[in-house]
This record gives sequence, structure tokens and C-alpha cells, in this order.
Amino acid sequence: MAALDINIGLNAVIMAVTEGAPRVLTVHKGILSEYAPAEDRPTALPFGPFEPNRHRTLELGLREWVEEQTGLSLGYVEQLYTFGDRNRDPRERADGSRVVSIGYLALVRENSPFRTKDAEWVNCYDFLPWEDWRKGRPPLLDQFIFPALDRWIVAEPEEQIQRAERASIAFATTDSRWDVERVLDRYELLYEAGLVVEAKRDAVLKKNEVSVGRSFALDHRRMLATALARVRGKIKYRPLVFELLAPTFTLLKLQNVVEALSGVGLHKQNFRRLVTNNRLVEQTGNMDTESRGRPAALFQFRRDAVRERSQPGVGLPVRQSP
Amino acid sequence: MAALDINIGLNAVIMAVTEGAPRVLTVHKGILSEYAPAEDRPTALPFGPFEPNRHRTLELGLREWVEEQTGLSLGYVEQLYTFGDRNRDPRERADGSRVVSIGYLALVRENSPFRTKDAEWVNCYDFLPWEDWRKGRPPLLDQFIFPALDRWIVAEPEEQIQRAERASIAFATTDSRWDVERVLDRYELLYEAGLVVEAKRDAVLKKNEVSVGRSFALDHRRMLATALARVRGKIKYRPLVFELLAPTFTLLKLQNVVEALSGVGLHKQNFRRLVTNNRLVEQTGNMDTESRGRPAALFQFRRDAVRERSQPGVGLPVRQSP
DNA sequence: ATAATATATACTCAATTTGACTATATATAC
DNA sequence: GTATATATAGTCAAATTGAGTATATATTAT
Repeated sequence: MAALDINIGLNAVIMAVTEGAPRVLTVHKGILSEYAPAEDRPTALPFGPFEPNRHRTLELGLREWVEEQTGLSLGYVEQLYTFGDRNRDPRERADGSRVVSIGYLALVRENSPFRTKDAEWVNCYDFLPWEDWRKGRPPLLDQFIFPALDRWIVAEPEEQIQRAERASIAFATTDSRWDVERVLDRYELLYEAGLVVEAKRDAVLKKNEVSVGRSFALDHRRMLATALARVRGKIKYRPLVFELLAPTFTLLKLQNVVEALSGVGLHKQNFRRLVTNNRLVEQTGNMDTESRGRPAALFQFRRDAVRERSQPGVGLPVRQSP
Repeated sequence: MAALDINIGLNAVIMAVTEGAPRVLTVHKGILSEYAPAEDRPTALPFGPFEPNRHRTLELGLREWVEEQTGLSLGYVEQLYTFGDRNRDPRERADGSRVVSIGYLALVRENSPFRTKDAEWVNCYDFLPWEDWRKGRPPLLDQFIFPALDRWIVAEPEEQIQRAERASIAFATTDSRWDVERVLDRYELLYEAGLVVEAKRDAVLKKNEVSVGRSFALDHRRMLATALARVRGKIKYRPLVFELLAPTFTLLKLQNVVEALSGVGLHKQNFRRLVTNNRLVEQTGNMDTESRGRPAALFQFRRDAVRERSQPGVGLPVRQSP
């Protein structure tokens, strides 16, 4: 028996780094218009249904929708994850249908030209404010998140140990250091603890009354967390950063983009030693003119690095002291 | 307009390591019965359609199908990738429908009890023989693969440079070392070069007349390659191996499982130094009795390692000399 | 019983990589 | 000219890795 009434949605987490922050492209119109009045229609990811007769591959379908909704022609695209839990999407409630959404990650360069048709770049850390440690430990961790997590941990005596362990791993509550890659673990924990509004929308838990971070339509914040986790992990072993940079750049520019994505400050001298000794970049011979202090040399990505090194990524020599 | 006639398939790459080889669970019956006579019906992955009214989540649907088809109750499961290209599945040809398949990876322990209802464990390297370097460089690389790849590279003068570069990265044809993680890159290159039979089945290329490795139904060999690539990568930073081992094990047993998966021989002393110094395992106090030489201490996974280390994996100190 | 063989485990040592600095150079802003 | 901002070179100890040697304790063959 063939399954009836399945719709496949294609969602794009399109990221760029501008003005020192990782940004995600959001839309307000589109498929969700009918479910909310125009004024408080939630921010959403570019989205479109997969249409088998029109789209030869899933990725081509995604590219078409993004171009149609935002005017942006995507370069680097990779598939993230497929989300299919029941009741993710309000459109399911009316009929008995099911919407399965395939999330994609796309990386675009600063100032990629596109007609801005209802699309807007938003700082990723508006949605996930606990992930930005560049100016030190975010105060909202100790002010809101940890107290609320503690309440959640003791709320269910039988699960107390497992909950405490999960919180300890995800948020480095005990001795271990903050792991920049556990973005999704942290989001999912906050969701289960009822600390993000979508948990209440989905009626998972109503105990905690605090809520942190800007909300997104449906499960789009989870998709963003999935994307950021992927980028932070992959940046170390694949030359992803260069998809976000102009063809030539200074080492400081490169470092700032890596810092924006990973959410931690890096040790400048050690960072530059890593990328140059690994021969991931090479000098172009030109110098940067718009700098404040001493002019910096302009570098470019060395494509041969992919052939020479098995893990051509950037490494994160975290700076301890501020 | 809602998309018409989409079916979602759930496929499981179920892996175990037995008798020194990574194995994948295969079936011969099931959904594919109608498309081939019983005798030369191809080996396939356990498969079932996603049924929205029956399955609350995609993963639960997969678990149900696997249990129904193989009698196996899965433990560790993770989603791999969603495959949706046109003409992946012969069932599409009859009507204009589309089958989108979500691939999952599952890891089970040696001797997991299950009723063998048409299911069979097959050595993964039967399908991907060029991936097993434990007994040195596989001869079929120089005998068949490289000559055929060379013909493919020069066949299209305009793409020659890109093809040569891709081959160089995937197969370490030039100076760089064999990268155990590039399993999918290598499979995809062989597919494009027409060196695996499914390429001819799909009429991608018919020029090369050699074909390497045992074939799988549909695009199931690609799914296996995706799974092996994932395991080889993830084993280094997540404690996956222990899903494949009995609760207690000797360090040699652990090493052999890692070697089977990664397809390379490891330096024994350095391997043991890594896992013990990282405190990934701890002694149980008991000794192994069934060994040949000096009895080995029995170890177990140290769960606290996940909290203490940000990358609790095993590391691959490759042995150079045989 | 003894030798050969297989495996376990301890230990060494040089080379490389990393973390945390110091020092110096070359711009612009005031 | 001084303060300030940034770039870049170099130092040095600690930790990690790669490639071994040495020794211990079992079983199997003779």
C-alpha cells in the first residue's frame, strides 16, 4: 500500500557572514502566509514544496525555490537533515496529511547580489544567543538558562540523573570546556526543558515560564541549530570558510569569519601560524589598503591544499584570556 | 499546488563487525520481489515505505520495518542522507510517481539475536573491495581501477583537468596519502566513470567494460558507501565503536573492530596508548580467557569520557610497515 | 620439559605540534 | 611626534605523535 498524502518541503538555511556576525536569510511571505495575519507572521526560512514533475533532484528544487523567493542564485549547497515527526507543521492538522521537510545548508559570500523581495538577513545569534562567546560567557546562561535547567532537572525525580548528565555534556556545566560544536544538543535540551517558545507552541512542556532567543516559524530554529552545528564541525576539516569570503582576504578577515561562525575568540598568532603552516592559503602579493594600522597582506585559498592534506580545514586555537 | 504521488522509502544500512569484517545486513525479498525473478533478485537493504498514519516519526517507521523484515530490534540508529534524484527507482517508470528514500545507519553488536527471515550478513568489502587496505594496497586498484580511471580522464578533453584532480583527491593517485574517509567520493567517481555496474543499469556511461565489486539493488551501494564514510569519520570523535562491541572487550578486540571499519592496520602500542591515555576505556579487573598468548585485560567503555572530552573517539594511528 | 610461537604490556626517544607569550614593524589619528 | 591599531616574526616549554625496543606470560609443538 502506497502512503497517502505526503508532502515534501525543501528548506534552506542560507548563511553569510557580514559585519562580524553570522547571518541567516529569512522571509516573511511565502507558504506560511495563510496561517498568520500579516503583522505577526513569524520569520521563516525560504521554503517550497518538492514537485517531482518539475524538479529532477531535490537540490535543484531547493535552488529554484530560493531563486524564486529571494532572487538569490546559490553556490555552495549541502543537505543537512530530513525532519519528519508528526505535528511539525500546522498544515497537517487540517487533513491527515504529513509534511516531511528536507533541510539544506547554503553558504554565500558577503554582498552576494540579489533582489531583496521580502528577504532579510538576521543575525543567527538572535535565535541562539547562548552560542556567542566572543565577548566572554553570555550572561543569559547564568541569569536564565542554568537556573531554569536546574528546575527542569529536579522536576522529574526518576530522570534526574540522565537529565543532569545531558545538561552537563551539552552546556559544560561541570568541569569540561564549552564545546562549540554541540549546538544541536543544546537547542534540543532547551526545547525539552520548555525554554524556547516553540516547545510551548508544540505543547511539549509548559512548566518553565522563561524563554530565550528570538523565535522562528515551525521548527526552523531547530534547522538553524542543525546548520550551525554542521558548519562549526565541518569548518575544521573542509575549506568551507572560503565560500563565505571574497576571493582575496587578509588573515584577520579570515580569522573574524571563523570566529563569527564558531562563536569563540581565537589566538591571533597561533591562528595565522596554523593556516600558513598548513599551506591552506597563499599570499597574492597585494596588500590591503582599507586597514587601520599596518597594512595586511592579501591572501587567497590554495586549492592544492585539498589534494595535499586529508583534512583541509582551519583549526580553532581558542584564546583563553580576553 | 500539492505535489502528487510522492512515496517515501526508509532504508537501513545495518552494520556489525563479525569475524574481522564489517558486515551489512541484506535481504532478498520484500518490496523488490515483483521486479525480478526470484533466482537473480538482487541483494537489497531492508526497506519499507514511510506510512504517515502508522509512523509517528521517520525513525520509528524504520525500526518497525526492520523488525518486521529481519526480526532485529535496533539500538543505535542515525539518519544518513535523503536520496531523491529522478530515476533512482524502477517503480517510478511505470507511473509518473517519485520515490524519495531516507537512508539510516544502524549499529548492532556481534551476535545480536534475530530470526533470520531471509536476512543475511554480507562483508561490506564485497561491495567496496578497494576500501580494504588492511593487507596492504588492494591489487585491483592498479589492475583495474587506475587504468580505467585514466581512460575516463582522457576521454573528455575539456573535463580532463577537473577529472584528474577529482581522481587525485579521492584515490590519492599522486603524492598524498590514502584518506580512509573519502569512501563516498571514491564510489561516486567510479559511478561516473562507469566502473560499477549500476552506472550501466542507469545508463550513465557505457564506455568502460570493467566493473568492480559486488552489486546491490537500486542505489543501495551508494547508501552503503555513505554509511561507511560516516562511520569512518565519526568513529574519531564519537564513541560509536562501543555500539559494535560486547560490554567488555580486550584492547586488541577494540583495535580489530576499528581496523575492520577504517580498513587500515593500526600501530598496536600507539593505539593502546591513545585509548588509555584519553581515558576512553577502563579496566574491569577481569582477564580474557580465550586468548592464544598472554591473557589480556578486559576493558569497558568509560561513559564519563563523553563529559570530559569534547571529542570522545578513538584516533587512527596508522601502521606504515606491514 | 623445553623450545617455538603468540600475544600483552611497559618503556624510550626524537620529531612535531600546540599553547602562551615577547618583540618588533608599519600604518593612521590627533 | 605621540598614541593607537594592526601585522608579522620569533621564542620556548609542554604535550602529543610516530616508530621503535624490551620484556612478560600464555599456548602449541616436539
